[in-house]
Amino acid sequence: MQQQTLILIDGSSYLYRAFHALPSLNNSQGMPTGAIYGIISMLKNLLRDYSVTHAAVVFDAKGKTFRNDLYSDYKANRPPMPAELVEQIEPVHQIIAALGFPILMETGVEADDVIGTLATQAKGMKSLIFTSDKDFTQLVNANISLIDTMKNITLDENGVIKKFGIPPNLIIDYLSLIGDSVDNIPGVKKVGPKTAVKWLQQYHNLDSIIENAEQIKGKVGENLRDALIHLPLTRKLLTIKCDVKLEKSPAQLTLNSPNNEKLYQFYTELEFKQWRTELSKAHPNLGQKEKPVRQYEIILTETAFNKYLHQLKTAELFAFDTETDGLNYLEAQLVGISFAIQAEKAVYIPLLHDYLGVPKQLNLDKVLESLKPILENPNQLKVGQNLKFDAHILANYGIQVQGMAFDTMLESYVYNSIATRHDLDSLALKYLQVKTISFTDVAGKGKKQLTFNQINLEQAAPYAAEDADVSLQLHQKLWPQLQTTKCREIFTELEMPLVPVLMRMERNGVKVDALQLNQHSKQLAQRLRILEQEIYTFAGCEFNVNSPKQLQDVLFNQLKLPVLKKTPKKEASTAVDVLEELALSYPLPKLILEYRSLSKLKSTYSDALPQQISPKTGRIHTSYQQAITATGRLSSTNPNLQNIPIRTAEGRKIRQAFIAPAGYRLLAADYSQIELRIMAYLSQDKKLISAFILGEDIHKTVASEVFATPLDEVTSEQRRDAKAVNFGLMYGMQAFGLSKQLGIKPSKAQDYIDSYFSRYPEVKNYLAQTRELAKKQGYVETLFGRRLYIPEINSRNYQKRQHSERTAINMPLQGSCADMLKRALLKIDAWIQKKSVPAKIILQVHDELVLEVAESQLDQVQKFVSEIMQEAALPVEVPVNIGIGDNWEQAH
DNA sequence: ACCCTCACG
DNA sequence: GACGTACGTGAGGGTG
Repeated sequence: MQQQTLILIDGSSYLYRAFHALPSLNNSQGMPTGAIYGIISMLKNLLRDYSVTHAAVVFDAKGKTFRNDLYSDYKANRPPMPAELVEQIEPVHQIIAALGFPILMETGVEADDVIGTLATQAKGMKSLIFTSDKDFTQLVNANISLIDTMKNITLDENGVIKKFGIPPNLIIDYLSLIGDSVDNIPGVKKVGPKTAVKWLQQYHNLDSIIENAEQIKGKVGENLRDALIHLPLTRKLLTIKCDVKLEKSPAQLTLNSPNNEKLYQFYTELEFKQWRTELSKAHPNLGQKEKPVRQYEIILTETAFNKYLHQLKTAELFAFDTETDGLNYLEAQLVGISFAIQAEKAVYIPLLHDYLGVPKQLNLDKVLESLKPILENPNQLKVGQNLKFDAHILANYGIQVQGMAFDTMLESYVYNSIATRHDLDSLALKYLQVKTISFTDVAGKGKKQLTFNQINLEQAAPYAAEDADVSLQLHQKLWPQLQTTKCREIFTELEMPLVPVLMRMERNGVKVDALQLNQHSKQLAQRLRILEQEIYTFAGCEFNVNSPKQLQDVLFNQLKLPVLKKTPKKEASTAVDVLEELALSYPLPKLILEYRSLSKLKSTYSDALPQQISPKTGRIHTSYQQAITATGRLSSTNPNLQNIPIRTAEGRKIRQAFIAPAGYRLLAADYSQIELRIMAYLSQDKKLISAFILGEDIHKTVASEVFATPLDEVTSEQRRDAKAVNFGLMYGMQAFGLSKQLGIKPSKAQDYIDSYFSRYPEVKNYLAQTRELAKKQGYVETLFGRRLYIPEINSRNYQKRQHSERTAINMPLQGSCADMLKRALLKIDAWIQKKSVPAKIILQVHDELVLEVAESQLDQVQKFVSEIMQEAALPVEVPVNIGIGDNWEQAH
């Protein structure tokens, strides 16, 4: 019979090494997972490489050990375990147990002693000790070897002699002479490995060295004699105790079979995706948790429909999803609709599939007529994925959906805005471990993509029914996760009520003067042609000015201009700041800049916007994305109406094309210096707050402070610089960035920043505290409790950590502002609806709202909007600027 | 599909 | 000593 092997793993030493040696990992919830990954990875390899029968993973238990009793300063200079590592200990234990390893922790002794005891007790077995701690070398004998997996070294008796120059039985003596500074154990001063071995070879052991201490010459001899008092204690401390009373004998330390269910759960939670995939390949049933068979039904007959209608009427909560022939919410036609009242059960009601050979479907108008009272019943709660879209579609058919209570996209977004994208397929995979049928699976992709009406019912129904079903299941999974007060408030009081408001804004759209834009486009085209010729002249060749690559060749290869900045791909950059600097010494860059900016205006705005005018309404209808940004802001797409030009005269011509219809005017209301005011509030900086209360020009005031200049002597350059400091701070900018921005030396930029912080010390404190808080809890919050997880805040990668710190500083400012705007939107919309005010909210641009207001009601609306916006910003006090005009530019 | 650039707050 | 250096977005054009 082959001799059995006992495998003993020094868990604590591996945990520390994994923690320090590996790059920091976090899951999307911000939980550190690097050490867990490291140690589990080692154990998995061990299982793969050895046929393990008997094993134990040994950890140090909490609290003091007998060594502390022997020597009170034992390990006295060890720093406490980092919090990031502490967090990982409990999961490590559980996963190791799930892998099947017995875990041992003995109070009063160290892991070393437990391992030593087991290894010596294991008579008739070979022992392999997995460790990286050289102290274990003392245990090595014919039956005990050490393995350091990280360095891939095995140490047996001969190995010890080879490595240390002495046999294992002298290792304790050897270590005693050297001492251990990490554990605060004194040896003999100035004695290292070389001297220790020399003495041991000469005198054979420590006792004999002690006996002959008088003979040893020189300073080390003196040191040895000084050490004589403590050497016995040192030896005792370094000796691994091999007679610990343990509950289990080596023979009882059999490996258990792995608990794959638990492992699967852990891998999912910790986001060790590869291991999870591995596991589910080997055990296909894992994570599926004996799912009930899905029951999806296609409803084609009136009998079936009536039967389902009856169920739907009495449902307090159900999920639904519309299928359409397109994504344009104003143009798209309803093709079918699906419902789910309980998980795993859903129906699809096809209505307008029109491929050849489609079965007879129910009449769309009749079906909608029956569904209307249900969909419009505010007491029947609706669940859905991106309900705004479905509500738009149904609104096209005269149904005003009420009771939209749970949008799963928003549940996921509020729960964790950055853990995943918030589309249904991603959510199902992340939160339900379900791979859904994707739209491209049934419709194909690219040019040959079908619209939903062309898709076979056999394929369409499972897809559509699944969407309703999965959305319902997601709600059941996510809603319980949202029950912390603040999260639930953000969700139920802010995000969900906002859905119909945004929907109305989108449907309102904005009137745009296409003719004006077309004319502008023609003017731009003409100027671009002229500029192009000038550029060719200076360049000495013709090329596509819009191609950064070609431009780069012209500027830096042909004309040999200096390369001032590289792109992330290490190419020579031709970005604005570079060209601006080059323009100081060369004529061409200035022309390029002008060309670029005009070309941008033409292609992105003058040409593109008129094409986006809806033939149905004659207006432009953007889409507000509610679950995109990390911070809580909205974003705007198709087209983006949040980046309409304003900074240049030529750009403002685009804004002038955003107009009010006859009898109406545009009212633009924006918060004044909102983010700085939020920072003043959050930091409670007295000077900053008082400057705002006194209504001072904040940049000028800061300039006066930073440059120690009387307020009325502040120059416009000083004000500009102070403005850059103000904004830079909110983004966590450093001296380097500020110096670039202002074209000054970094040392000077540092002076500005230092001066700012000395004048506004509470701001400095606040910024530092925010960083600390983020590091401690792994997330930051807005004033209203919206949360952003920052998983890389404790990364050992400097850049990632720095970036995370900047995010941590910026999010509470940007996000609080976003919350305020959302609060204002809700209140203004509620008022307009309730009082049937002849006004429409048409745009939201981060700190600004634009309304279209009947001329007769301007005064009233202006007053109300201003009041509401101020109220919505509380506890931060912030003035609201309001402008009125025939076009958006004028309203500013 | 990705990069670069640039429009906005 | 090297590396990077200001947050959050969306869109258009070029390139492979």
